[in-house]
Amino acid sequence: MQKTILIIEDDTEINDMLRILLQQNGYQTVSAFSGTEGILVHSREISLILLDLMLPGRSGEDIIRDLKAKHNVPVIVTSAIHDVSKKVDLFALGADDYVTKPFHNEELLARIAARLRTDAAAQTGETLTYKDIVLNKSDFSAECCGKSIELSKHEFALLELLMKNPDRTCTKSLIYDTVWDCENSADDNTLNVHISKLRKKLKECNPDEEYIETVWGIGYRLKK
Amino acid sequence: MQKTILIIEDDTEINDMLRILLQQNGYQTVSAFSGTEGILVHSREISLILLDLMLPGRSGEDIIRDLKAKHNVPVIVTSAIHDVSKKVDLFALGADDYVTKPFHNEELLARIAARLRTDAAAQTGETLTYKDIVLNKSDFSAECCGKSIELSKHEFALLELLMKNPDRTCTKSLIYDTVWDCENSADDNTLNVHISKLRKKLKECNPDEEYIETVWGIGYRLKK
DNA sequence: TCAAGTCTTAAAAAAGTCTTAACCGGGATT
DNA sequence: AATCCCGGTTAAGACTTTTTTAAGACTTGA
Repeated sequence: MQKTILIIEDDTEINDMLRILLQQNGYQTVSAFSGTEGILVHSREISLILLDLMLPGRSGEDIIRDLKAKHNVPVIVTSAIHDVSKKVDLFALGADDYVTKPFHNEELLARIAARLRTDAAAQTGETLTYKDIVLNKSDFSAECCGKSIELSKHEFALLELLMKNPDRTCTKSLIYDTVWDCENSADDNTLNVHISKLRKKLKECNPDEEYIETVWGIGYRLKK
Repeated sequence: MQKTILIIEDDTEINDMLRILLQQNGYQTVSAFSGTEGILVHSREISLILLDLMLPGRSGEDIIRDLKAKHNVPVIVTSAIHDVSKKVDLFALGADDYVTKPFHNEELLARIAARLRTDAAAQTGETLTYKDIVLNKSDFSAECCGKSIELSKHEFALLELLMKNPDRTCTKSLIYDTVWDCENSADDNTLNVHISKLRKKLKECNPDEEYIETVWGIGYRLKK
């Protein structure tokens, strides 16, 4: 689900910059340019507020107090003020983070993500995707073409290994090592069988696509 | 209730300084001086972790990954490194805040308080709901379809854990860790039995609904 | 083209995991 | 002391996964 961030910032340029930055990174945004506007916005649909301190109309402190009194939306304050006692005051009022200007975009994004990280799977890269397959490591589920597919533990580990290494061939010994946690006797057919089952399940889901490629005498890899 | 903060910091002087600072400000503390020690501490009673990056033994990154994989305890990283990409990496791994050394004590305290506040807010959400089940953490009562159900301590903790993580599979080891506070012996059937009892009670209340799903070889999760 | 080696797949066999009921013991309650 | 409740253990049976087997197909290289 897309998260919406409310930007409260009177400087048009910075507001624009932030809006574009956030939108490029998959957030929806709502812009406000003064404190009074800001407080009007119904924070029910807002996941996070980015609040500039230097506002005409109302002080940032006032706004924080109000926001926090009514709703529990996370607030990240941005400000050019380095003064420690100012920061401390704002934290005491309920600010959740404080980023001093000028800031690096990446750091701001990271701090935003850290605050929003409730739905861990979506944000922290706990999902792997390849073509139309989505692996979700947090709940051991897998999807293909939107349909969910049931994978056993080994099948999941096998597909995960392949998807973690989309550009290389996974040798049989690497696979045994990773999935089975041991070297394997030479004439073991186990891996072949598991690959076969995995292919079958994927094919049931999407008959038109070939996902796993055999590398003769070596191992397997994902098809480009 | 007094909160306990785990300080992971190899420099004895800084560790001492932090310990005294935190104790003076009403926190209990536990000190660890290396990564390996740090990870041993049972984070059940720990409200927050202050993690220094430069540790002998294990890298801070490793520790964060481990901690966040198992428990959802907030982690504030302290480090002399100003590098933005480093910060970004750590946030991505699950760090909740990042304070560069040297820092002002007041700011550190403010950030700790901010973290604990949001955590407390999330916890004192008091009730958890899932489908027609309502768990009331303040008095350990549970309801299903309006009817109240009697749960034992472990059953409650079990259901609470599942309901806190509605989108992920709780692995058996996570469950033993959280509900029983220990790693389990390999061939222990205890969890299975408790799940069975819990299902039975829920079924008595609402025969038409399946709540808990088995993830073969992994653990359990709530049905979507 | 042929032979040797490798891979695929279905199906049978084996191993492992889960569910449930029943039982047992200890601590709390009566 | 008798009873109840909780937590844990055991055990049987059901169910799922994994491995083995085996037959046939494919690839490779001489």
